[in-house]
Amino acid sequence: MTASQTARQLARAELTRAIKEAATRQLAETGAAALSLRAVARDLGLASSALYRYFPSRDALLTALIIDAFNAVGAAAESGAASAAPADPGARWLAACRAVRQWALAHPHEFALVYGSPVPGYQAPTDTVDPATRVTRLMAGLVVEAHASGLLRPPTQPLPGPRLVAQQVLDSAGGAPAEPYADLVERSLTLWISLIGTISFELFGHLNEVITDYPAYFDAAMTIAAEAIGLDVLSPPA
Amino acid sequence: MTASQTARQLARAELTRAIKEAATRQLAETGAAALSLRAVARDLGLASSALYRYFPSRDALLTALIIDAFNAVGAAAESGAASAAPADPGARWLAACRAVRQWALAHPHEFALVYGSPVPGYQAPTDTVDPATRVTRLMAGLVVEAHASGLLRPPTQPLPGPRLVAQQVLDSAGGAPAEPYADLVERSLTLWISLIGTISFELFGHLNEVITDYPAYFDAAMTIAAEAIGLDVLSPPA
DNA sequence: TGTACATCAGTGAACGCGCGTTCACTGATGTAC
DNA sequence: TGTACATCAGTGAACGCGCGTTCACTGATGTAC
Repeated sequence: MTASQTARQLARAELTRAIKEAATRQLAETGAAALSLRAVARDLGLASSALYRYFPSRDALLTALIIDAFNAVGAAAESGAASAAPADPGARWLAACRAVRQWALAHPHEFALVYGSPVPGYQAPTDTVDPATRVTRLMAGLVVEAHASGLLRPPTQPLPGPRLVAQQVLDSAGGAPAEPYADLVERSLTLWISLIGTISFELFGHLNEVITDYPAYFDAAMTIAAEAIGLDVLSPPA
Repeated sequence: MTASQTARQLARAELTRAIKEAATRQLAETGAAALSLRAVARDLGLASSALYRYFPSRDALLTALIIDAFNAVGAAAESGAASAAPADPGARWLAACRAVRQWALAHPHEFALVYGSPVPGYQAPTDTVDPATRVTRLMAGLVVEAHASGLLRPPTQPLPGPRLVAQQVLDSAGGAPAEPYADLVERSLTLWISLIGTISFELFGHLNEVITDYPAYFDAAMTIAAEAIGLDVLSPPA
C-alpha cells in the first residue's frame, strides 16, 4: 500500500522534526554543551532509547541542529536582501545584515551554536560546510554586484603585498578584481567579521552599559564596515 | 610566630595558584562548560572536597579564571603597546592588537572563556567588570591620544543622528569630541569589535580554507579597522 | 620556653543526580504472494 | 481479498560513568598565656 507506506514515512519525518524542535528548545535553555538526549526524549514523552531510531548519536543530532541553524540564518539574510531595492546593493547588504541580527536576537543560542565558541568535543562533519557558507555567498554576490555596477569608491590606501585569501575563494568571487580594487576580497571579509562580531558583542553582553540604542548602533557599525570597501549604505532606519 | 603564620598563608596562596593552574589546563582540554572540580582535584592528587577550602563552588573557581584571563590579556595588550614607539599611537595600537592575538593563540580556551559564547548557567559577578575593561581602557587611551595629537583624519561621512554610547563611556574617554569627530567613540568601538572578531574567526575556524597567511591578514584587518577612525597604522610586519 | 587550646587543611564516604548508549523485547505497520 | 512473513518504532531495564556538594573526622599548624 503506497498510502500507508507514506504514512510511516510521514510519521518518521514528523517525529524527526519534533525531535529537532525539542532539542532547539532545550538549546535555548541550557546551551549546546548541555544538550541532552534524555532531556529531549523526556520533553517528547519518549524513552531515551527511541531517539536512536532517528539519530545515531548525540553528535549527529547536534550536526542536524547546526545545519538547520546555518540554513535558517542564510534564509533570513536572503529574504532580508530580497526585501530591499534590487538595484541598490548597499541597501540590500544592510537589509541582509539587519535580518541576520533579527534572527540572532530571536534565536540567540542557535546563533551561538554556529558562530560562538566551538562545542567542546564536537567535531563538525563536512556536511555543515555548504550551509555554513550560505550567508557569505550572498554577501560575496552583493559585493561583486556593487563592484560591477561601479558603486565602490577605491580604497584611499590599498593594502600592500600579495593576496591573503585562498585561490578558491577568489575563484568563487569571479576572480581577483583589478587595481585599485585588488584587495577587495580581503576588505570584504572584514564586513562579514564586523557583522558577526557586532551581533556577538551585543548578544554576549560585551556592550552592556556601553550602547544606548542597539539597533541604531548596529546600523552605524554596518555603515562604518561598508566604508572599508567604499560602499555607501544609504537607507532610512528600519 | 609570624614566620610560620606566613608559612600557612604561603601554602594557601600557592595551592590556590596550583588549583587555578590545573583548572586552566583542564579548560584547554575540554572547554569551560565541562570544567570539573573533581577532575581538577584528581589532577592535583587531592580529595575533591579539599577544593572547597579554597573556592566555595565551581562557579567561584570559574570566576577566578575569568578574572585571571581578563588580566592576562590586558597585560599582554599593555606590554605589546609599550614595545612600540611611544609617540606613535597607531603603531602602539597595532602592537597591542598583535599581542592580544598572540595571547589568544597561546591560550585559545581562555580567550573563548572571556570573549566566546557565555558559559551556560554561569552568571558573571561584578568582580569581573573591572578586569574586563582593561583592554578597552588601553585602546580608548590610544585613540584619545591619537586624536589629541591630530593624527586622525576626519571621517569622509560622519554618522548622522544622536550619540549612541552611554554618557559614562563618553566621560571616561574625556567627553565627546568636537565636530567633525563627534562620532569618534562609536567608530572606536568598531576597532575593538574588529580585533576580537578577527581573532575569534581565526580561532574558531571560520577562516579555514579562506585565509592563506593569518598573521598578514590580521595586520591587514587591523589596518582596515583603523581606517574607520582615520588612523594610519604604518608599521613593518612583525 | 612550654603547655592547653583554637584554628585550619585535607580526608573519605556518602547523597542524589543526570548522562550516552546498548540490548532483548513487543506490537504495530507494511509487503509478497 | 486474505494470509504469512518481514520490517520497523518504541519500550524499559541495565551498563558504567562522572558530576557538585555536604559532613563528621583526623592531624597538623598557629596562638595565648
